Amino acid sequence: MRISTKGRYALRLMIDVAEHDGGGTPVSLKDIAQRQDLSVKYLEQIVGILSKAGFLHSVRGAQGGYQLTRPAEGYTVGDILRLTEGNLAPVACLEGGENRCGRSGVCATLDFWTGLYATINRYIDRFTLADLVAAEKRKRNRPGAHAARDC
Amino acid sequence: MRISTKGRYALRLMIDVAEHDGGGTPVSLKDIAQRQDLSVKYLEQIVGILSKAGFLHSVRGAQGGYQLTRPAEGYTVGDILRLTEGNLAPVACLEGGENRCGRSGVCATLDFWTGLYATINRYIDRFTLADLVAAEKRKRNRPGAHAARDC
DNA sequence: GGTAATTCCTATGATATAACTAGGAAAATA
DNA sequence: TATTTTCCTAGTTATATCATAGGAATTACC
Repeated sequence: MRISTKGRYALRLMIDVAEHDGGGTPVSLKDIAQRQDLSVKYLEQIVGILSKAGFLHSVRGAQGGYQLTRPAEGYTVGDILRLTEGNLAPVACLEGGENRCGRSGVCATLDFWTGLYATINRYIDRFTLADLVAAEKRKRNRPGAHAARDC
Repeated sequence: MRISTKGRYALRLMIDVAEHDGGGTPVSLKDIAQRQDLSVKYLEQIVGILSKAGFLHSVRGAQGGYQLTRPAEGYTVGDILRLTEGNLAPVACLEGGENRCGRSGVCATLDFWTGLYATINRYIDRFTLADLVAAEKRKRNRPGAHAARDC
């Protein structure tokens, strides 16, 4: 029951882009990697998912990088997590498709899992990228603050 | 972000014991495994966790098996899942102990994860084993019902 | 008392997933 | 043309999941 590094790093990456894309110049992975203490190579994979899905606009070549395609309020945390984590269903049979449980009509726990899934989605969609950026700024402005790396 | 078979099978196992422990005779793993279509050997490991934690009382020897130690209303689903899944914290830094993030005072996403964790725990503690047993019975009594195996 | 049934304990293996690393092509800038 | 950067995909390593396996200990029943 863990969010993987993909989802966690994606969130940090998006926050970083949102914070540093002020003047309209794209934010490079090199800079993000440095600030977040993550490898460029791993971030490349994650950012690929985000830009393919239209969450980020990429600028190739020297001085290139990434920019948000919408204002930070336009992304819920759920959007980002569902995209990068694949699916947040706590059990496979909720995913639909091939994993759908054929006998779901009689499964004693199905309703319970369905409710858990809905509860999680409802929670993560209550927060937007802008909320996280605001939290970042609020916390950073406290005396003695250092960047957090683990979450 | 998945509940493992340990947690899911533990729930099914507990439901099975709750349903078949009517006359005070213990329910054997062999019977449970047959009804749930799971291997005795794998269930042994799961039931070991449950009985070591005092969730089940075990009776050794021939005609032995397992019994609930409290009425089904006395177990929340959260109790069972937290025990068997280890920890439902969506990120490691929420666990406390060694995984605690030393710089949590400035982590932009920590509050978000904390809230998610709390939301999940609140949900899974709203249901008891008795609720699941009731759901099982309700669904089984519908015409054309078969036992569900995947959840 | 012997035998079968059952729990208990621990080791082993197989498979999948997570978490990266690596190499190089393509594009744009200066 | 050299440098910076994104883009693409393959490979590697570590860890966790999902079991299977073997055998010892315990008890009921005949």
